[in-house]
Amino acid sequence: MPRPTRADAHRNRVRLLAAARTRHRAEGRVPGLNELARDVGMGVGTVYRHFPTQRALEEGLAVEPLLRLVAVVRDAAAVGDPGEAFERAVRGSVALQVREVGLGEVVTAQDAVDPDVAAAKAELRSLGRALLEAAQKAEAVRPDVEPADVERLARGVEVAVRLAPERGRAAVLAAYLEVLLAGLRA
Amino acid sequence: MPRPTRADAHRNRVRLLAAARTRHRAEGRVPGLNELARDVGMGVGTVYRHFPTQRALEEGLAVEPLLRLVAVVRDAAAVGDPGEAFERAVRGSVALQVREVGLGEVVTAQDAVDPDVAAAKAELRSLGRALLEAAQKAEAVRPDVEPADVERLARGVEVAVRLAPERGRAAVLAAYLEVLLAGLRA
Amino acid sequence: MPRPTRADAHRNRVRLLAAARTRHRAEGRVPGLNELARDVGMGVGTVYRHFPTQRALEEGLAVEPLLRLVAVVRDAAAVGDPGEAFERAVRGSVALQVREVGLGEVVTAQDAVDPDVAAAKAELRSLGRALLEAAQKAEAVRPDVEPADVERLARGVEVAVRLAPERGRAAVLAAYLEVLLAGLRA
Amino acid sequence: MPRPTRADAHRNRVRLLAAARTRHRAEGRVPGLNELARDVGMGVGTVYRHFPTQRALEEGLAVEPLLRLVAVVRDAAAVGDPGEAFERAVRGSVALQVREVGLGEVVTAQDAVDPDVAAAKAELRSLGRALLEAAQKAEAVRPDVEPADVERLARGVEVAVRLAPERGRAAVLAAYLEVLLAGLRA
DNA sequence: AATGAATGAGCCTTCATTCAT
DNA sequence: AATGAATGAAGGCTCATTCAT
Repeated sequence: MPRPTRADAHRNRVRLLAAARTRHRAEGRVPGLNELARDVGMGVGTVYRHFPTQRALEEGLAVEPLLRLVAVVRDAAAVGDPGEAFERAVRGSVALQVREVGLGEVVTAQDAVDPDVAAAKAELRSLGRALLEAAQKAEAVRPDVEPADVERLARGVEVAVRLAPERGRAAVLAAYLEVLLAGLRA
Repeated sequence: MPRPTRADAHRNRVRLLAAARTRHRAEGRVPGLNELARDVGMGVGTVYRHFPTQRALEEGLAVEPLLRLVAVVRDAAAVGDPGEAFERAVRGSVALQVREVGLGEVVTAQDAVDPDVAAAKAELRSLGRALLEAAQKAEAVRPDVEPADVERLARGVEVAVRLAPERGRAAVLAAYLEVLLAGLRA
Repeated sequence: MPRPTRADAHRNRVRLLAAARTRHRAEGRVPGLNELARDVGMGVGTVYRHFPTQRALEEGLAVEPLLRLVAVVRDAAAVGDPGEAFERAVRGSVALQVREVGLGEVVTAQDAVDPDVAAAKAELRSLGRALLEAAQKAEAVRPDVEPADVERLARGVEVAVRLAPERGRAAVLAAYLEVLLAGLRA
Repeated sequence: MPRPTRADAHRNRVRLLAAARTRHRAEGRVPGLNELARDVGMGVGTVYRHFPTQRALEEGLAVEPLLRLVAVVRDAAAVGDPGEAFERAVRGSVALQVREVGLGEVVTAQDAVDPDVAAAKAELRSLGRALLEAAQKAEAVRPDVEPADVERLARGVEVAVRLAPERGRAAVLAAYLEVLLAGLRA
C-alpha cells in the first residue's frame, strides 16, 4: 500500500501545474483536466482532487505569475520619485501580462476562488493604490483616474500589444506604453 | 445586403441575425448554429444554409455595424481641422465598438470571408490611413504611430471600457478616450 | 416565359447523367441529388423531377452500360461454337462490369424500377440462358450450373478483380477469368 | 483479448460487441456508435471509450471470427496431402466468411489498426502462403496464382454466395467452391 | 415546369464531471 | 487516495426529400 505523504501530493500539484503551463503556453488555452491527466500520466480523479474545476486550475496557473507581478510592483515602489515609481510599476506590469498568458485575466477578474490568488490580488491592489495616490499627489499623474482605471487600461494595452504579430512585440509594447503613460500624465 | 432573392429567405436571414445579435449582446459570444436554430424555431439545415459556418455568422453580424463604422469615420473626415477630424474618428469608432459587441474583433481580424465585410474593412483602412497621415502632417499626432497601431489601441481601449461595470460606462469611455488621445498627441 | 419542350427535358436528363457518371467514376459513389444539381447548375427540384430517388439515378446511370452489356452478350451469341460463345460472353461481361462501376450491382439486383433497365435485364437473362444451355448441351460447361449461378460468379470475379490494385488489373482480370472458366468446364 | 482490467468495463465491451454483431448480421452494416449506444442503453461517451472510431468497432467485431479463421486454416495445415490441405483451407475459409458478415472485408483490407487483428492477419497470411506453395510444389494447384489471388478469389466466392437467397446457401456454397477449386487445379 | 429554401432526423465527436472499484 | 470507466448534454455537420414561390 503506497501511503502518500503531503510531499507526494505537493509534488503532484507541481507536476500538474508544470504540464498545464507548458500546454497553455503552446496552445494558448488552459488544457482540460482529462487532457492534463493524460499528459502527466495520472488518473483523472487524481487531477480533480488537486483542481476540482477548470477555474481552479486557471487560478493555480496564475498564482506564480501573480506573485511575480506583486514583486515587480513592490520593487517599483522602492523608487524614490513617485511619478517614476508609478511608471515603472505600469511598465513592469504590462510587460509581465503580455508575457504571461492569462495573467491579465486573473488580475481584472472580480472574484478569486483560490485564497493565494485572493491574497496576492489584495496586496497588488493596495500597492497599486498607494503608488497611484503618491504619483497624483506629486502631480505626475492626472488626478481624475482611479486604481481600477489603471488596471483596466493596462489590460487594454496588453490586448493591443497581443494584436501585433509576435515578432517585434517588444517595440510595440514600448510604444504603446509610451502612449498610455503620456496619456496618464497630469 | 439583400442578396437572397426570395422574400421569405431574406426574412429568415434577418430573424436569424436578430436572434444571434440578442444572444451575442447578452452572453458575449456568438451562439452556436444549433442553438440559434433552436432559438428561432427553424431547422438546423436552414440556419446552415444561411450561415455555413460560425465564422459566416460572425461576419454576418458585423456587416451592419461595420457599415455604420465606415459612416462614422467618413463623417469625421469631413471635418476641416485634421487633428480634430482624427480625434473625432477615434472617439466615434471606439464608442461604436464598445456598443457593438464583436465589431472590434472583426475590425482587427486579419482576413474576412464575406465580401461585404472585406470591402467595408478596405474602405475603413483607407479612410483611417488618410486621417492619420493628415493629422500627423499637421503635427497633431505623434509621427511614430501607424494605422495598425491606432486600430490596436482603439481595440485596447474598447476592452478596457468593457471591464468597467455596465453602469457608468459612458463616463469611463470618455475618460479613457481622453487618455488615449492625449497619449497620441504630438 | 420559357416553355420547355420534350427536347429540353431530354437534354437535361442527358446532362444530369453525364455529370453523375463523371462523379461516379471519380469518387466511386453515386452523387447525392443536391450535389448533382449544384454540379449541373439546376435547381434540386428539377433534378428530382428527372430522378425521383437516389435509386432512380443509379438505374439511370446503369441503362447505357447495360445496353452495352446486352450487345456484348448478343455478339458472343453469334459465335458458332457454343462453348466458345459462352466463354466469350462471360469474358466480355465481367470485363465490362469491372470497367463500369455499379453495373454489376444492377445486374444482380432483384428488381428494377426503371422500365428500360427491366427490359434490358430481361433480354440479358434470356440470352444468357440460351448461351448456357447450348454450352451445356455441347458438354462444354458443367451441367449442374444455372444461369443465376453464372451471374453471381461473374459478379464474384468482378469483386475479386476490384480488390487488386488498379495498376495491372488487366492481367488480374485475365487470370481470374481463366480460373472461373476452367472451373465451369464440364 | 480481455485488455480492460476492470470486470465491468470488460462486460460492457462484450455487450457492445454482441449488440453490434446483431445489428451487423441483421442489416449488413456496422452500426453507428450513437446507434449502438442507444441500442445498449449506454452513454455515447462510453461507447467511444471502447471504440474510438467506426473502424475500431469493425475490427473489434472481426477479432473473434478472425481467430476462428486462423484456427480453421491451421487445422487444414495439419492434413498430410498438400493439395488436400490447401483445398480444405479454402473451403473452411470461404464457409466462415459467408457465415460471418464483415470477416471477408477485414481479411482483404490492407491495414489494421487493432494489434490483435494485425497479428491474426499476419499469421493467416503466413499459413496461407505455406499451404499454397506446398500445393503448388505438389502440382495440385496452378503455379501462376499467388496468395493474394487466393484471398481475392475467396472473397469473390463469398460475395457470389451471398447473392443467393439465404435458403439453400449451403448447396450454393458447395457448388461455387467446386468451381473455384476446379479452376485452381493445375 | 423550374427553382431553391426549408426541414429535421441523425451521425460524429468532445468534454466536464461523477463515482464505482 | 488513486484510478479510470461511465455519463450525457451539447455542438458540429450532412443529406434526402418536400414544398412554397
